[in-house]
Amino acid sequence: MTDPSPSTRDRLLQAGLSLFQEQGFHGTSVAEILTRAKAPKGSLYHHFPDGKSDLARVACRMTSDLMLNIIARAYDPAVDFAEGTARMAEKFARLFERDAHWRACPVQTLLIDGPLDRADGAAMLQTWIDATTVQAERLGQQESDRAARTVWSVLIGSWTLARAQDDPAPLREMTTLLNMPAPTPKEPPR
Amino acid sequence: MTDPSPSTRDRLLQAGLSLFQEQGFHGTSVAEILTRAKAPKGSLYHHFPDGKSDLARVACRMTSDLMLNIIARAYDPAVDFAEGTARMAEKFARLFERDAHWRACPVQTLLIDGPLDRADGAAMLQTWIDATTVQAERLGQQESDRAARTVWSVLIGSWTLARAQDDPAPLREMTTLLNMPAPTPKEPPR
DNA sequence: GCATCTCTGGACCGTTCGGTCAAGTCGTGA
DNA sequence: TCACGACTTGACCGAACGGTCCAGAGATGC
Repeated sequence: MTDPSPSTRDRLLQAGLSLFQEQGFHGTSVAEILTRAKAPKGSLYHHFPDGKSDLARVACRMTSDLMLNIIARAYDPAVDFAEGTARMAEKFARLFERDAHWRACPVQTLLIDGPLDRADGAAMLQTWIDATTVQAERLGQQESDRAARTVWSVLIGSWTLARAQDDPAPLREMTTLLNMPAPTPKEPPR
Repeated sequence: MTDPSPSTRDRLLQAGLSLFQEQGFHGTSVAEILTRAKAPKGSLYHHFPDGKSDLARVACRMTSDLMLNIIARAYDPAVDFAEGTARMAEKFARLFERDAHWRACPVQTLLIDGPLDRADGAAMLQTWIDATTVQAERLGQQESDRAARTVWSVLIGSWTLARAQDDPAPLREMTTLLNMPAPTPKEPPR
């Protein structure tokens, strides 16, 4: 559990995750995963008895946890919802820049081509929206639910554009795009 | 060309298009396409010599033409950019409701899992953004380019959310979301 | 030393895949 | 009536697929 070098299981997960995001679930073969992970076939079916879809399910859960983590780290130190959202957009932009593998938005991978059925993928996305709603409420955002859905709508769209253009700019533009109908407007009304 | 009943070629295109949008390119087998189109294998390879990817490329072009058509029909009669955008959102919401097949946003199908490489998919998307930019300019929208990109960003995100929730509401909410920094505000100044 | 258990390694399997092909049908013009 | 081109039909193919299986390596406890 506390391995110094990444275990075979971890390498498989990492390889699968990146390939699914690059090529989609059905577009990725087991052989490709094994090659990238430098692992033999038997190991995959030892750690993930149900094979490719099993591995993909675990990878989805990891992604979801990462998302929830990002949400928390973005909004926790913020003083209002707009600031937290800006932080989150920046985090995603960095993520996009850092990892060549981090290409497709996980939401899309899940929903279009994933091993989960549509309902499961949708439920996972809803988890993220809910976490964002809670933060919006905490920070005194009006219509917290709608605000959270808006953030994710724009985030997903911006990510797609970023991927298409191979440039994180759309993610950074999110902040100016969302001149939110916020209770704490940027230009003080008084 | 002016067939009364849909030709085999048309049936193949229609079947392929809907399946690709439902399941992605790699998630759809040739056999499925043939079953839905009620066509034998040879016909497919007669009309589309390069097979599945050939059919998918033609289907992509069809989709792109449809998009450009929708953009034109939405913005042409509009008096300002915001009105045209609202029209377009409504058109997409209707499209989403009408066809059970129209599930995945074509952009995503193209970019994630398509037969086109990323650059080609991106170029197609850029075509739509450009067409929207032209309309924005025509309608006196400030920062027409950024406005057009914003519209598509939000449109793609809303579509994804709509698909996840199996409900066109997010597409309809676009209008309120985009309280655009518009030169022609929504409440008529006169 | 030995039994045991976890994990690795890769040969092997049946199925399904995308694609080919030759035979056949049909409509049309000479 | 016949020849011809456009299109249909489904049997067939090799390759690649996801998955199974078991022999063995390596660590651990006794």
